[in-house]
Amino acid sequence: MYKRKTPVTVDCGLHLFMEVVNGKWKINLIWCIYNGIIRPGELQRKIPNATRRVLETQLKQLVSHGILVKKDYETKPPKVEYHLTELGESLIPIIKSTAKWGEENREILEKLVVN
Amino acid sequence: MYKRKTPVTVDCGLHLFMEVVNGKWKINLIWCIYNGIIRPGELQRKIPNATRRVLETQLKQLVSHGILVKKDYETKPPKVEYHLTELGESLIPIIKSTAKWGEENREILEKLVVN
DNA sequence: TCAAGTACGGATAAATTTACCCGTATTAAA
DNA sequence: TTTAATACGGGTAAATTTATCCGTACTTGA
Repeated sequence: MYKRKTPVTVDCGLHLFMEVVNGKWKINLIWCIYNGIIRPGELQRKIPNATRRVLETQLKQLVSHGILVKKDYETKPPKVEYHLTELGESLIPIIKSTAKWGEENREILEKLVVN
Repeated sequence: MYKRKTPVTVDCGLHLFMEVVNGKWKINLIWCIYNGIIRPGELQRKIPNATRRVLETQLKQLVSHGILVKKDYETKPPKVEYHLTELGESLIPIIKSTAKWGEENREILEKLVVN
């Protein structure tokens, strides 16, 4: 496992937000789970561009950041579900408004951001 | 200069937002400029933890993403100012609400995010 | 018994971001 | 004429994130 060498900075609230939300697939994961796609296998099929390994890692981070809870039925074969915590739920409107901004300005942004 | 090897993904609006806002010092920069700290030297003194070089690079990206404009007086000695574009201004309320979320949950998040 | 489905994780490579060190040029003031 | 201030950028190292490849264990159905 990778060990950080410099401390995370959390001076302002936005850094806290970024810290939680940063990660190539985290928003997708949160969004999927919000929409009822809650099992690892389902998530992987829904986000096929990410490898299983990466999704697993990012899910783990979201859990450790208090955004998700992992529900393990401890059955064999295994069954696992992820759910949003209260904190995770509180993120949804923020994500929505942020996405709204992006969509509203997509036309301008697409040109500038790509490449 | 670094050359990307994989394309930027812009499927949803939030990715567009993230693409613009990601970068260790970008939010600080936007915030400073919004608050009237608009010259490179000032910015560097305001954000001493970042090297000049990094700020310069991130400012350049913000310009290329349409968030800032660079106003060069073309004098000697040089005088340069950065200003928010309309698009950049439209980012301010989003940043505020995002930061608000972080502050509201700071107590929980600080414990979980640090380390 | 073999293939496919469930899920997890170590080790390491590749990509990307951030930091550091070097240097350029001009002007005003000490 | 040296020092400090203005501003910019190349080249490369270090840190971090993401991807790839390996393997584990158990169960159900063909």
